[in-house]
Amino acid sequence: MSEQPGVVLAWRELAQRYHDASCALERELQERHGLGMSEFEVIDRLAGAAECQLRMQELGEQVHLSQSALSRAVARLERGGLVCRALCEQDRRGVFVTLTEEGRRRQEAARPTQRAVLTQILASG
Amino acid sequence: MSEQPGVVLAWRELAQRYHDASCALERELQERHGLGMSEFEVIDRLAGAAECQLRMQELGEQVHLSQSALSRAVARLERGGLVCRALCEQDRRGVFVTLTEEGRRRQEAARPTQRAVLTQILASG
DNA sequence: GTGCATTAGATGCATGCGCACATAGTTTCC
DNA sequence: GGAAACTATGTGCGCATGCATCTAATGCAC
Repeated sequence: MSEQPGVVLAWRELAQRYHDASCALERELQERHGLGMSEFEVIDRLAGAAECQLRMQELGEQVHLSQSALSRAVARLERGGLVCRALCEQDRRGVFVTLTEEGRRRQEAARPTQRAVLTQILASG
Repeated sequence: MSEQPGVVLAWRELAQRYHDASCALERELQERHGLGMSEFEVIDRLAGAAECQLRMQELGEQVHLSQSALSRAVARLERGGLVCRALCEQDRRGVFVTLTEEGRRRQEAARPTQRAVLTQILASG
């Protein structure tokens, strides 16, 4: 039963805060807007991009998802009509993901929820 | 394309740090010791407990896992011979989880890896 | 004691994830 | 210009997770 060094305590606190916040976010976004955390993060990043459009790869750099998880998250959003995919004509391997009108609405509707949850959880640390 | 308020930026940084650390931990613990992060966390908490023994419920309060995920993590560890389960005689609904000798060895072997990874990742933030 | 609410833990199920691999398009080098 | 290496993305698969639910044991009321 030795003393835990500072780095382990810091890690435990980091993990605690992350879990508190991500669980609260997941729950609230799901209940009030029918969005998972990953899905919201994708449309939130798109909403912050020029013309609400990004390449898959650029999205992948911003979002904490593996390439395959991102591919499926975008597929779910596309099925739901929140984004659409378009081939990139310059590099035909590439895919542009664009927020639809509906996607933009949903993102704007969900954003206050995200901020409220984060403010409440992260402030109480 | 509005400015992100501080709380969102704080959240993104928190998530980034958590992901960096948890991915590195997961990878190193798996490669060098055949342990998942959840599994290591369970045996690490047990190693820090009196007589290396805790009730499932106490374990659940310390570990960031749902009750069902914990139940399965302990089941995996039991199959691997790192912990054993024992009925609690006072309250026969309860289950004591105890670290075995082998479990203790594995935890002690993996602890330096955990600390090294955390030191490296958390320091570089 | 008998019945009912509560608690501890396990399990069926659906889902999202990462890994490895497949596919298609592009660049490089000769 | 053709083969080989590289890049961007999608997909099969196995696994861990959370939710809801199940079972067993305890406690409480009467």
